[in-house]
Amino acid sequence: MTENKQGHESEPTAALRNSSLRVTKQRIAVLEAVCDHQHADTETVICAVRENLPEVSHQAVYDSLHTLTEVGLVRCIQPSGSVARYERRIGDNHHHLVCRSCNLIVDVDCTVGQAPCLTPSHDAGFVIEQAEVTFWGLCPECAASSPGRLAPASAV
Amino acid sequence: MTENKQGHESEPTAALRNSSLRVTKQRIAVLEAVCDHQHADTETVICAVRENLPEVSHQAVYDSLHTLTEVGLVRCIQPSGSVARYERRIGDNHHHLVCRSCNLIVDVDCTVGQAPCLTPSHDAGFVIEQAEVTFWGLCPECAASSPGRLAPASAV
DNA sequence: CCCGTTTTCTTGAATGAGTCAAGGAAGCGA
DNA sequence: TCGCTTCCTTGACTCATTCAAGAAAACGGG
Repeated sequence: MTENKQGHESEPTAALRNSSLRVTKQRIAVLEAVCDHQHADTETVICAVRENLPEVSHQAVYDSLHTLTEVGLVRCIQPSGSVARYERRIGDNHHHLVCRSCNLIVDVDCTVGQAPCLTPSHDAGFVIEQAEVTFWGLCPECAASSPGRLAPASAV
Repeated sequence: MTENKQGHESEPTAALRNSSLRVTKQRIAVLEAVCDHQHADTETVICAVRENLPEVSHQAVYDSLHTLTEVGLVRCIQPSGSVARYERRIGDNHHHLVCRSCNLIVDVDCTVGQAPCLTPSHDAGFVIEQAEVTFWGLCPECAASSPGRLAPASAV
């Protein structure tokens, strides 16, 4: 098992407790899976969790991911055309590079200063809470294998 | 009918022709529906199209939207947790305000200068093609009806 | 340390946006 | 008008995600 039983609690356990969530092996495994697989979709998380806990139901993973997202222990991102993906890096307002060809997702730090695009030219009266920036393009490998063109097939 | 038969072609017809697409009444109706319903989802587009063309199949609308998106006559956006939505305003790199409570979407112009967030601090070797910025928050009405709090229920 | 309450997990079925595929209809250049 | 090509209709299907009911586990109080 990946659990830490040496006196002090493992990081996931502490994180769950700090968020007033019950500590279950399923949730610990989900947290660890998200840590180990940056930007993993639910399918990937389920498989990763089952390496340690073969019996988990997909529903438990869905539930855990929702709960963890709600309390802010993981973050859910869903670039257009993609299923839900989860990441553990939270608290900072970082953004994402998404490859149009292979769907690779990479983190990037905030662009300009600290909260770059957090001030739209006019906010239409909205109370703005968060700015989410997604950069679309081609990752190094895909760019290399399709020289000259940006989008190899179609993509928008 | 909304079609223009007075000598020169209607705008949608011309747009289709300019994009080397066959001019069909279904595509014209889809283009007009997207114009008339900013940020409409596919369901809404289908209903709008059927007001003029009661017999259109949902598939024709899906196909048209895909084709129109491919040639750049409409743009498809998919904020997290939302189904695909389409808009006619294209060519400028404008962004969106999305209300977490009622899902209202409003356009905003580019924030800083012309291409605000188009330069991530490090691009991880990506060839960047487009930056997509989504501002999450509460629209004026929802903000008014839930004073003090930003997100009424849960949200991320 | 055990019990009871509450939350969470398992199981299995259902939902719904979007896609696939085959044949008929319409657009459009000759 | 003809014929080729593209597009539309019909209907079945996929698959991520959700719903629901009952069993199991967590954990605070006794």
